[in-house]
Amino acid sequence: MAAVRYHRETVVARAVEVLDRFGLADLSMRRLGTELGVQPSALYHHFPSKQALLAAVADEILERTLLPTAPDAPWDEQVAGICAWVRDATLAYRDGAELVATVWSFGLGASTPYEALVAALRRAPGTDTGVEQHELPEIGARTLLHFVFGHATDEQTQLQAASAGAIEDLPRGGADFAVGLGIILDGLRARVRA
Amino acid sequence: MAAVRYHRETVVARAVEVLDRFGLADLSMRRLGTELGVQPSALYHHFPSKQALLAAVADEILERTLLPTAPDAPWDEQVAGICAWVRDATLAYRDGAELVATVWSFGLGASTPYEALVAALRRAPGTDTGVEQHELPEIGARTLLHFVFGHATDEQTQLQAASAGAIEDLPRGGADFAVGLGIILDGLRARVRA
DNA sequence: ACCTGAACACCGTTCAAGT
DNA sequence: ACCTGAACACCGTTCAAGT
Repeated sequence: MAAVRYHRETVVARAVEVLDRFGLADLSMRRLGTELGVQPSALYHHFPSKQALLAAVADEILERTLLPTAPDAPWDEQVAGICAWVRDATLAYRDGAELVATVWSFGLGASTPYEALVAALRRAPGTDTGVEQHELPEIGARTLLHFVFGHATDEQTQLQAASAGAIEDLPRGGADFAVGLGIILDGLRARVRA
Repeated sequence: MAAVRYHRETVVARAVEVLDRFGLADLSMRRLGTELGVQPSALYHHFPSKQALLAAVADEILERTLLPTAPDAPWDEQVAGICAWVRDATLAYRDGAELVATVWSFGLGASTPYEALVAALRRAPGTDTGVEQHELPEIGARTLLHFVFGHATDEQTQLQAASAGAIEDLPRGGADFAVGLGIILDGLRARVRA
């Protein structure tokens, strides 16, 4: 057989395609190998494990949607902007939210959202002084990400159930998202004021 | 071979044992069958699918920890109590948080936490009147559950990494949990007052 | 550097047949 | 009602060997 040679970037791009067309459950090493016309074992030349491959796919998905920077905006607007970016980026690909959340939870890659949120929250008044508030940026960032990933995953699940014809009413996810995010932002503002 | 006969309850109880001792990844139909001295196909007499089995296990885990009832307490204390209950119940078994969160996300079983939170939030002033606040109990309940499940899953992951010797410092999860929950509760109180 | 081929140790699920 | 036995169509990963 003619040996087809790829490099890492090409494999990741193809994995994103497989994910978007067939979903996370079908993104297996064997399936991706078949899609590339290559033995599954060949993928282990590019990635040490499936987890590492998934981490690269998650990072690629996040990089493909630009994080709008607003360096002079108030901290809470920055936080809202980052959360909207994470939502948009993960909703742009099938099972994107679940994938990025999973990768973040096992601690490889997908750390840009967390770091961006911590940086924005550090700009809130009072978070650098005082003992009680000392870890507020980190705890706040995790609380926000749990919400964003959870909400986006739910939304994507419902969207797919709807497109499979199982459910009639389509989710109006944007409004829900704004309300939930607003609740957490109100709580953060109250903590910062204190 | 002598045919060993079980009924549903026994199978679920054994599944909880396997989960707690070997983790969610090792809770397979084949493994559970072996543990019961039975062919994997025998389990399909009791459950239509693995998802259904997992749903039963999730419900069992929630039932084994009692939800403390406080009918006369203020709504926000009730909410905090329910969240603490979900955290305690899911942390009591290995990978409990991830399992219950997963079952909840695919819409079978594990709905008691959601319903209890919605009921408590409906008791907050102003949530039954007005158009804007109309869905606040539902959105609030989902926001809280995304946080509780996300936080508990993280905590359980870190606990296992620590016990596997990978990480030195142990998480002081309780304090983090209280802060994150406090942020969301502050936000909910602010929305209710408005 | 990149890939093959074969193997190892697994999965969930179905279904005819047994008691 | 509960279970066996066999099969189907899959998994992730390793490793010697090829070019």
